[in-house]
Amino acid sequence: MTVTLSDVAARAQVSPATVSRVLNGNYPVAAATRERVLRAVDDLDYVLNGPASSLAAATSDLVGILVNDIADPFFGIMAGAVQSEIGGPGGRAGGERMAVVCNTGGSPERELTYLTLLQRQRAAAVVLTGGALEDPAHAAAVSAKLARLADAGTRIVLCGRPPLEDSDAATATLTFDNRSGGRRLTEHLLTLGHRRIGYVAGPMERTTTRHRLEGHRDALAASGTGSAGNGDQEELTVHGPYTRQSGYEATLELLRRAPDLTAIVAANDTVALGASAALRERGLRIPDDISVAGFDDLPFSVDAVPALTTVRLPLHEAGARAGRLATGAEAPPPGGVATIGAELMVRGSTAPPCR
Amino acid sequence: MTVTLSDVAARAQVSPATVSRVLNGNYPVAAATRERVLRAVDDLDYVLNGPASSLAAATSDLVGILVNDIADPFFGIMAGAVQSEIGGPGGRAGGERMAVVCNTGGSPERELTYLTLLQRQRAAAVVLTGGALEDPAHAAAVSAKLARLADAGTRIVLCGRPPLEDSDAATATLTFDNRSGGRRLTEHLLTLGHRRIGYVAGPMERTTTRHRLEGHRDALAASGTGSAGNGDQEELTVHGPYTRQSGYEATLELLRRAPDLTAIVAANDTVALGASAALRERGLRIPDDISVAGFDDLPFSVDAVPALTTVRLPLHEAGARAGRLATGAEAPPPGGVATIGAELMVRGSTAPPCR
DNA sequence: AAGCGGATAGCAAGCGCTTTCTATCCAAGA
DNA sequence: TCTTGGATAGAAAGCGCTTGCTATCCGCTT
Repeated sequence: MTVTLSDVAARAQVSPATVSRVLNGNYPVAAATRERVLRAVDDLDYVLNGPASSLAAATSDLVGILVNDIADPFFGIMAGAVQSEIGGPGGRAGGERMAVVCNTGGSPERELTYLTLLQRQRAAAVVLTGGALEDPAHAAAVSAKLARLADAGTRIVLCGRPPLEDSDAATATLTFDNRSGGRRLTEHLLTLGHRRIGYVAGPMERTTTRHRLEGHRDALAASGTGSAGNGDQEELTVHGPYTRQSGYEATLELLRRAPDLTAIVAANDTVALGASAALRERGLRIPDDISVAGFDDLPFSVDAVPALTTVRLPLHEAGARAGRLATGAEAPPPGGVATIGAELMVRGSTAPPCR
Repeated sequence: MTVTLSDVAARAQVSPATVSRVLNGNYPVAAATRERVLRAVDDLDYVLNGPASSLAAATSDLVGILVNDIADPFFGIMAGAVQSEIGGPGGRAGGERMAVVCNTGGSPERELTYLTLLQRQRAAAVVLTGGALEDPAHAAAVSAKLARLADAGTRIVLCGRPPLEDSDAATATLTFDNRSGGRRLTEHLLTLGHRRIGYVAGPMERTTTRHRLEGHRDALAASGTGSAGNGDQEELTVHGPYTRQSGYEATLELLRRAPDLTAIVAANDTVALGASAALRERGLRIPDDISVAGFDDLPFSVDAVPALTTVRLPLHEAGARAGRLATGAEAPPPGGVATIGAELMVRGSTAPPCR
């Protein structure tokens, strides 16, 4: 019922071995023979049995991409870029690799389960995107799992998260410079004259959250604003998930705590959108009454009104590079770690305070 | 070097068959034996060999999801919803299925290539999302491919595209009512008093594009606006890809052709954002000088300023249902086709014309 | 007491492909 | 003319798992 290699072989009057070699193309086969085989493949509408190949060859052409939330363009852009570079049908290489996008939803267990599933599939590579959870136990579990994957020949690439602690594994890491991005953003606000700045942070225990927040506080501290007569920094920080709603609610909370804020920095652009909505609803004009800034520079940020001041992360470039690293098309950076810069994008949502 | 089933069997002092049965859980195994086996699995850190299982069992637990652009939330939301329902680690079922998200980039060849790749992997199901290309040759090729997949036991689900012509295959289809959504949107504008309405359409030859445009023209025709003294409808329609930039450029073009437009309808929200940017740049206020409307109701639309009037498509619900259909968790709709309604969301970007 | 049948477990035959090792063939060198 | 070796093609041994069929063990029935 299903056509197999031997069927093709029979029709082309060659051995199965030859058909396999024609299909894999890494062994000399006479042109005439190849022709005959290809014609037979075509005639019979033959499709290779992937599992059988993978079993026999002990490798697969699946590349796993772990993301927190595929519906979030932050991850969608990276995932798309990875996929475009791994040599699948969409890629330049025109290979046959397929991307398996795994949605962890930010859950540590799912992250591990997916890693196991990918190990089970003998994935050719695994790309972990986005910030990592800072729980030591979980970090250790992930490291262990990755080490085992690497042992089995799976390439590991981290994209947008800090390098592994025990980076003994041959892991390539592309890390975003969230801290200096955060610092520069807040410096920009300080330069404009803001002194009372609210911060809507991401969820606790995420590296991304912490680094951005640290950058923010570094800037405040450096300017002497952090400590002196500025109330408690903790007081001006509210944590929540990376969602619009969180930005909305956190902003209302901040306004309650400190009605005299002249600026609000959000953990990312999505959160900033929610924050803006809340401010607008409160009758505050942006940036006249209060400035707002985001992070990531997602595509919609430039279309916000006023356009959102934010920190641009080259998500597409990073994803593409991660894809190349995953396939070995690009050599890993020296030391295994490359830091990807963040660029401040000053737009209409920030202006000098007027009070 | 790698642990196999027999290693586990040896350690648990049972036969490989028994280990397999414990792991697959569809055969009676005495509790004590099961215990012993599971302990051995744990001790040895055993991970099943996916390709080997798939080969022996002639099935896999991969579910393919074809999308035009994973970086676009329209597809991201659907893909995420599908994945959450197929019983992978993220799903309620907690099964072991994995989603393979395939980015076609809208290219017909890639669509076919991915379908072949999924066939090769013996995918358990394939979900095709978004509008289809209207090229008869390509449609036939896809149909043929799907028929072959279905033959091989792969479930086929179409989500957000019209049913197949020759729907002999056991294909479940969830189709969006783009036409009536488009009609209602334009009726809304007509009711407000608009008569000169520009339309920024999607790419030619896409079902989505055509249906939305037809809805628009139906509404115009029904009101008598389409023909009488309203210039050529063609004149007021510009096609382009579903991107912000396209919306921007098409809007400038429309303004050039007909400076007296009082409203612009965009093919989707992303395009509407670009259109708004162009209008704003031209010094036109929304909705005072000109109304703007989109389609899809993507998350950012409510945060546009003014909030975007649009047509809401229940992307998440549709994706979730598609996921359930893909796993057989839900029975296919009668006739194999279910139409999913579109809801008009009137917001701030549309108002009566003032000229 | 002999017979039966349900509940478990094992045997062994593949699943369809890759790949090592061998066998052939033929042109060119000695 | 005989040898030598590069270029191709084939034989066959798995890869690690699933599963139909068979074997065994017991507690009961008759």
